[in-house]
Amino acid sequence: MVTRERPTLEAVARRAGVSRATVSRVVNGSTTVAATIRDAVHRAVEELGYVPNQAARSLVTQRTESIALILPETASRVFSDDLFFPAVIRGVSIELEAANKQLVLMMAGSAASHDRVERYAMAGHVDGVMFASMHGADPLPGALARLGIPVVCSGRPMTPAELPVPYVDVDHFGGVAAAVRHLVALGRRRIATIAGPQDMVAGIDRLAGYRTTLRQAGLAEHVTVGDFTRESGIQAMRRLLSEQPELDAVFVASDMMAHGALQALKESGRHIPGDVAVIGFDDVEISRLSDPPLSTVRQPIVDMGRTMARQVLGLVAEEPDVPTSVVLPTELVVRATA
Amino acid sequence: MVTRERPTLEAVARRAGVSRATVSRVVNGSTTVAATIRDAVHRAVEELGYVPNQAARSLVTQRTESIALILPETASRVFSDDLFFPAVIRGVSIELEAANKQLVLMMAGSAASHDRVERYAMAGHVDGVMFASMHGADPLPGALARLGIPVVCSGRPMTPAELPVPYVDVDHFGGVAAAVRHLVALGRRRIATIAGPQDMVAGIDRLAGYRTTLRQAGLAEHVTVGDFTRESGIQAMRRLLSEQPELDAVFVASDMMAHGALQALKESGRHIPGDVAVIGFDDVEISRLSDPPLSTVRQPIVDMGRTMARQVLGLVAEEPDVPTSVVLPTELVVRATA
DNA sequence: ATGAAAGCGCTAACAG
DNA sequence: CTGTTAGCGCTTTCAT
Repeated sequence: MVTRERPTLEAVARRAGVSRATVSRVVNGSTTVAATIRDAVHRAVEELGYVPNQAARSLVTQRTESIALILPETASRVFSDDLFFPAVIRGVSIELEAANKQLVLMMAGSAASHDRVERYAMAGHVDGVMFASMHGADPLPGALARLGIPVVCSGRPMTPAELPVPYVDVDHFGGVAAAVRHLVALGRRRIATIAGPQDMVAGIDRLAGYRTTLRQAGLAEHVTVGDFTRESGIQAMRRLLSEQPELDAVFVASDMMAHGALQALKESGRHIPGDVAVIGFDDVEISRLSDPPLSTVRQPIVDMGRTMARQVLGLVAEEPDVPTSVVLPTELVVRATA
Repeated sequence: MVTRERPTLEAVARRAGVSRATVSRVVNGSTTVAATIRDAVHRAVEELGYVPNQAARSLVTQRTESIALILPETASRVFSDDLFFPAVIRGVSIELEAANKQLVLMMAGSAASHDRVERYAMAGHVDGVMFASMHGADPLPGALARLGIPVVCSGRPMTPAELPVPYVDVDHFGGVAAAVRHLVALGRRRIATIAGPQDMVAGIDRLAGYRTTLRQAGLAEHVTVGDFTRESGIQAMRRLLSEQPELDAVFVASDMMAHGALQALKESGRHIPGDVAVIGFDDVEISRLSDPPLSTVRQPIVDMGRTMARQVLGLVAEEPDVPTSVVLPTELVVRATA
């Protein structure tokens, strides 16, 4: 592969018979250039097939025109049949596209990749960074923010708020409360839950919502924990079933897990929702395709992505009044399982 | 957001009491540096929180250590419930991760984003480029190759082979032939097809496979065309049903379309596979989850991604014997629909 | 083994 | 309106 010499500004300038500065002005669309010269430059650019070298440009402008979305997960997890990530990415893409910024997607599921991503962001490869699906108290967002890089998280960060990072999240608590109250109103009394991973805010907040609401209703809680995957939902449901065979409802902290739970319930011969009512959380496609269609708590995932993107873009552009954090509403969607 | 000054090599050098050159050597792991000096430099780096500026580095090394995957589709399409793209991305990620390169994912579904992506790649933002899901005779791969940028396509490019771009593809023809022969062996005689988009090699080749095999069997063909989405599968199946109500089998060029076709068939009261046998293509998750589980032609999508990634990495590293193009096998998977 | 110096290709004052 | 000039932060000969 012969790395053919790329023409430089210098070459274009010579060809057009002007200075480098003038070529730079034309290329960057300055209006203060005479039409004839501008045309000459354009012609030279065309003839030479000139494309500006981004490294050189970034070196002086301190801008890269691209924004990173960091997902601290393995690629296999991000691109499984769980449509949570895709929805976030879609939302982000829509906004970045409109702003004409390049999205740089980075998976950081391993320690090695986490380091690489860190260096990448710190090296000034991108103008801003978004995080989604954070686990535990990841120090990276704070570290980047301290470096002066605009950072926004999807999901309230669990870091001690020494340096608060703006975030966008949804009303986990409210959504879960609505779901559990719905089950109670249905007359269910032995309501278990399959909680999400307790190193993630979404997992923690949804479990808190379940506990609080159940306590208010004067009912006993029954908790088991999964990791948001379908497989963990199957396992968790089996566990629940063996520990408390007479349960009559289960709130599952994600639709993927709920899908697994449905399967485990059917295997055990339970009728849904006759014997056991089920409500999930997310409202991703699978919940409509499942059999029967899953009742769930809808969260506006695409909007989370969009909002997050708008926030970083605002920070990058140093707009004065970018909202630091926003919490989007959730909504109970009743289908066939509860 | 105060863009705190980032320490430079210069700063580190001053602090460690050495020259910039020495710091550079240490940072880049040169072995020809005295241990005491090396330690002093490392300490200074640590204390200042120094991170090399990638733009400056790229400017001189002409390397960015990142590789792009370009998908000429909208983000909504890439991140729908069609798991084709995710599988490719997964494969690519695995290899890039192992090679410690950064993956830059770029969607180019609109003319504007296509342009942006082109400039991005041409500007030397990445060391190599992969394409997946190409439509028509996109000039971009050839253009980049001509610039000396290593390029690999997933799917045989439709460009006139003036400058042949290496590619990885699967044996569409063989897979379809197996599927159609299977239908014939089952005794089906009125075998229709829902073909893929005819601006894509996968669409064209699969249709060719259907036509040839049917002709060999002495049967009449019946073709309608979709665009690989579920919705188009529904529409196409309805069309087929109204044009030839007595059809007894249909080969569908993608599982997503087959899933839609299944739905349309059920709506029309057809029994599957009793009245109509169905075979799809891809073997993505949905084909196992559909009701009944779909017979399909399996293509090794993740392997395509991996292979493609290995090819670019080889080209970037200027390894002498990188295979220019490879065709992976496909395999008929018989489940419940045929 | 280390330092000095010369750029990589571009933008942005500043003059003119 | 255009050209001159001075770097941006780094790597890399070439001396020492």
